[in-house]
Amino acid sequence: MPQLNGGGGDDLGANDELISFKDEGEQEEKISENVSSERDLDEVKSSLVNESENNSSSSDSEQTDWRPRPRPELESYEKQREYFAEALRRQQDGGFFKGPPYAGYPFLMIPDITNPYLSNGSLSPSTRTYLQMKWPLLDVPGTAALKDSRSPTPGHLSNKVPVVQHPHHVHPLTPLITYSNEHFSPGTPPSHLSPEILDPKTGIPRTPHPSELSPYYPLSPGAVGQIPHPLGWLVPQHGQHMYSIPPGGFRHPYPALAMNASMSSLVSSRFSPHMVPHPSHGLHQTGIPHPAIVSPAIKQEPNGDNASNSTHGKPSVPVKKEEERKPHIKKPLNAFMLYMKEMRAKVVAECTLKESAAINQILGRRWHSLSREEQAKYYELARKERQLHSQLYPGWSARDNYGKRKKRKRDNKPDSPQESNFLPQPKKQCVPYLPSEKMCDSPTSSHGSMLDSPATPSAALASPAAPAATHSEQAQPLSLTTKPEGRTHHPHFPLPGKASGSSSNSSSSSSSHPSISLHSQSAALLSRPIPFTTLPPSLLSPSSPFHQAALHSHHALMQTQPLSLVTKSAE
DNA sequence: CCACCTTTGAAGACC
DNA sequence: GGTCTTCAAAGGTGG
Repeated sequence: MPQLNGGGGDDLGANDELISFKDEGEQEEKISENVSSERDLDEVKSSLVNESENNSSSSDSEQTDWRPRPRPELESYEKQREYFAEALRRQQDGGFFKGPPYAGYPFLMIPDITNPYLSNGSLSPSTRTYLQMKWPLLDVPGTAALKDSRSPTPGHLSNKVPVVQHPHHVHPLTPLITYSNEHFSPGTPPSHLSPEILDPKTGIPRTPHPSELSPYYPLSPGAVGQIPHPLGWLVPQHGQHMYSIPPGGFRHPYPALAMNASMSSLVSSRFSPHMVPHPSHGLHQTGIPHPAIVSPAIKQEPNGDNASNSTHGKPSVPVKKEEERKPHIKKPLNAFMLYMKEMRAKVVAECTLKESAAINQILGRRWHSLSREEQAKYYELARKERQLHSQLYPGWSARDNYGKRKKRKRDNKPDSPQESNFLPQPKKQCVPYLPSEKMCDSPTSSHGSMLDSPATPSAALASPAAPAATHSEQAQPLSLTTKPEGRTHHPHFPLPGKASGSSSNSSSSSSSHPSISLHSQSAALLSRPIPFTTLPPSLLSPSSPFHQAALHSHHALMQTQPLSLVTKSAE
């Protein structure tokens, strides 16, 4: 828990997270190149895709928030967003950001009421809402960003002022918000969050507990008594459904939680609209928007066994008891999962693909196409998430969830190994969608790579940080189509939280398995970062995501040759 | 109705 | 210590 304590905010405000913001030039560069590259893609796209709404966005994927539009509910959401923006604006004017210790930190995370770890059928995907206070100098066209946020900030951060940002300027990376640990740093609860510690009902200020590092996860029943939740008032009462909606509708009881434009857009981009605390749902009885407030016991696992227990006349008491005793605490999301969660909506919106499997393939490719900074952010985010999780559920182990899912597909290996050599035979043809655009490089089609170049070559060249995504991406398709030996676990990125050095140059040796050596290694070269240890020390902070980013970069360098060998599925 | 698919990463289990 | 297995999200699909 290094960063959890560590002054809380310190850690979060640490270099790693700021790096992506420090380099304005790079940002702009990226943006511009993205725009240009995407224009080209748009042309292709527009000619191939009928989904006009996609290209209409001019695919400034880097800047526009690409929330799915056609959805009616967004209308109200947009309104809400504006409301949030306005609210925040007021607060900012009112010293909302008055000298928070971490004022320099660009991100704010809204402790979004929900607990992602307590499995709940009704739990919306976005159990957490991260707020990012975008700095004007980043990707915001300046003026607009600066207009009404002149909140006092440390001198060194004078130009980095949280601003009410127009949704359209939200960077896709906005979801890479950090945890707001620092926001609840012991002793000095940020003024802007102070309202959060007020009892919504009584208005009585609550004293944040020092350990309130994880305001985002309602504690399990057992843990509730152990660790005062910063949003304890949000913690579900037993049997209380999280989605109970007060007649009054959304009242936005937490001014402090008001989202500014970027926040809300972040939410929208990171999560599908329905995930956003919607005025019409996700409200606690107190009027608190809390989509995730749910008794952990309500649903402890996806399995249907208990699905009927509470609903049916069946004596749910004993079962319930059991559930309460052992709520299903989900695993913390890893970096990729976080990324997926965020990007899925976008991909879905831009593609006509709907199957998650296909989407995930695309996401997987895009994941590799991310710049190291971008990935690093997710790694960092995931790392913090794990830490939070561990703090919330000290006794929890991943093993606890073993057996929760009846998955046993591992045994599918024995079947028809020979045909897999050529075509994995995607169950579903995504062909029609394929040409739609880069993002929709149909995972099932090998030629999807043509269009798949999120990051233009120039990007890779221009920015050292850009991991030749293009190359890797284009090399990917085959690996996607092939269904390699079940799982090729390439030790690639050192775990952010772990000793990064452990895996350095172990990647090649790791995949020593003869049967998978070709595929694994080539695939690793293609899609996985290669440990890179010859970077400037500044970038090689063991725990720093940039260390991995560096690896990734190196990996990019390694991908200079088109590797078609990936096609071979080791079997 | 529910497992499967598909992705990467993390962690536990196993050897 | 290395490898393997399971689970995390998600939503269409097929049995």
